[in-house]
Amino acid sequence: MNKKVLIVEDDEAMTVALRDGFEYEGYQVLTAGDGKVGLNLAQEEGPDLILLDVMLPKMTGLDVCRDLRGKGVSTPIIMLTARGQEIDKVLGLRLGADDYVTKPFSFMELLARTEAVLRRCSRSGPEASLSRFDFGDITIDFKSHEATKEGQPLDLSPREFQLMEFFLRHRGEVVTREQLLDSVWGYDTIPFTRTVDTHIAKLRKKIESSPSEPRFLITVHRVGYKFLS
Amino acid sequence: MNKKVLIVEDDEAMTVALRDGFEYEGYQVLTAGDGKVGLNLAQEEGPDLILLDVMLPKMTGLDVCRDLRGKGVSTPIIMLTARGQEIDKVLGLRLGADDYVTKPFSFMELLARTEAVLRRCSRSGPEASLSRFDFGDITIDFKSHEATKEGQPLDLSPREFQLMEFFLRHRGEVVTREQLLDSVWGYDTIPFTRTVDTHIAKLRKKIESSPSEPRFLITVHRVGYKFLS
DNA sequence: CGCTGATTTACAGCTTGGTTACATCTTGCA
DNA sequence: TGCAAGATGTAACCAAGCTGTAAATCAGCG
Repeated sequence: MNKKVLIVEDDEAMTVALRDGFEYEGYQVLTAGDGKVGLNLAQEEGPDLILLDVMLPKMTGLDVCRDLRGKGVSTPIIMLTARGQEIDKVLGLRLGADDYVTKPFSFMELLARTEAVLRRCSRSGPEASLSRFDFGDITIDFKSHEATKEGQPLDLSPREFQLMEFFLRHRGEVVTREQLLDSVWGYDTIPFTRTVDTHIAKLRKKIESSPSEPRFLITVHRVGYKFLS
Repeated sequence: MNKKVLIVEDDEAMTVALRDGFEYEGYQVLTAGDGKVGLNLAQEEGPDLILLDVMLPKMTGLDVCRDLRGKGVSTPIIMLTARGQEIDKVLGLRLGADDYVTKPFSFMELLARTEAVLRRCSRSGPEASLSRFDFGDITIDFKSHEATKEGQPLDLSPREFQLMEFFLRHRGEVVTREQLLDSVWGYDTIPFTRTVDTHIAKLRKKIESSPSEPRFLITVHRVGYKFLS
């Protein structure tokens, strides 16, 4: 499977050059033109690597970086800084970047660093990417977006896949509705919504043998839900 | 001030290599050759980071890890596992490790992870979250909101978890009802309420073997309560 | 339009935890 | 030592607020 790279950069020419280069090297490329889009893509697409320009519209690369790390996203990040930009290397690295490259740079240099970073991070860490997961008589494949129960196809909607993925990443621990709205839905703050509960109910109907006495998706009253496998 | 690293590893050659590497990087290094010594050093020396081999004489790394977390020690831990060792990543992480590295690894990789973990943990501040705590025959896991007494499930309500967390953070010291109302309940000022007392009574019924002669949740007449472990 | 999936609404339980009420215990003092 | 006042222990009650869920509404898409 090809590695997925997310490029967050507002300079069109640079973006095109990077995209061409990485695609030529066999990477799958995603791009974002500003910090906010970048932040969302980084969370939704789960790239293997993020190239992050420091100066960006809407939200600087440093902010994006800090935000991602704050949300527990540990995707490796390489920062792109313009020469002379008064960015303290240490600051960037302290915010959670894995490496940085100063413009102008040769593509080969960037590629070398990319591969070094990927190699360094490749031994699956705590947030290893989830491609498939089995529990009970259920199998969920996140790459092909297919699921089965007792060998029979199980129809899960996109949102249900996202929910399951989040729960599986945090299996065993309680997650609040807020966390879910934030991470799965991307809502910053929503005062009151029953959306989460409704989806939990639907998921239970699909994955639990006895939805009213769930074995996997457990309610923790006044706190949230947890997934037990 | 230099960061202090505790290396718990029984392979001499590995220990020496790691010590040299970390000292070269400016860390202060402590070493232990078996699990028991490691456990003691971890508590007495208060290192900033612990590198813990999984296979150790006397006590496995997993046990050391669980023990430390159970005692409320939240020092970041990186586990070192041999390739092919049938250690469930999830198990290790659930026991409280922050990351793990599979042998053989390059020193640069370990260093990168070390710094990543230190970075991640330094953010969470001095009031690092308490994820699990053991006392007597009770285990309380705040992440999963689960508790056991003598291995049997113990049903604690959300408020009871909050109370326990506060007491555990302040174990050994007397806390007043006001402090509790303020911190746990969020009430600014409430003139007179028996709420705290009621909850203490309920907690005692659940965690004390003899609720009328409490061993953990002690009344300090006219002052408040204290938790002893 | 009609379809599918997502979200909101509405309402029927259910759980929790603050209050009350009364029993006990502590403490300070005569 | 005995007593009174105040502090604490504890059981029971029930309102407030959560949660489960079906049904209605909404949004996107070909």
